[in-house]
Amino acid sequence: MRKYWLMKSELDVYPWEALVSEGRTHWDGVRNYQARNMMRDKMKKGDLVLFYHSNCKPPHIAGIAKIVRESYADFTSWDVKSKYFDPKSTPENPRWFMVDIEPLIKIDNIGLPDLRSNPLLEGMPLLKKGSRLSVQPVPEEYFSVICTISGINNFETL
DNA sequence: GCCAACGTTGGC
DNA sequence: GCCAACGTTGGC
Repeated sequence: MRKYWLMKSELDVYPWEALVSEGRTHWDGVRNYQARNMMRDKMKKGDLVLFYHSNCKPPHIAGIAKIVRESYADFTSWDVKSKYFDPKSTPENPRWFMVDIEPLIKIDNIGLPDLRSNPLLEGMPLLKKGSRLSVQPVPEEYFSVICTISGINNFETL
């Protein structure tokens, strides 16, 4: 069964447009164990991802991406020059993992206020108080609602 | 294994 | 820039 996710990216660090122009990217830099575990253990090829822009006004969903490679070691974690360097992670014993994604479709930006004001999205993890995870699951019912808002009527075929 | 201090995220 | 809500660290 295909699953659905939401991944946050700061608008001025790595926007949707960068993903589109590169055609594919590896999702490096996740340094939270909960987020890591979901990427490492749960994300499967073909799963769909809501690409979310954080740290902007308003924060918003900008597109839908697809998982094209399952979990492998995040090599930035043992790169001393990387800002994601973690001395406890080595190639022999990696602590952090990443996946590859490809852009699928741009969706018309859906702002956080729009998400909050939609009663159909009540209970969505992103909207819960104190939700900070940069990688989080999106139950299918919510994914479906967001597709409908975006004019995508048959998201099953994406 | 507890918990205080500290650091980070991210909306506002 | 503020600060709530976390998560992590490290002394004990």
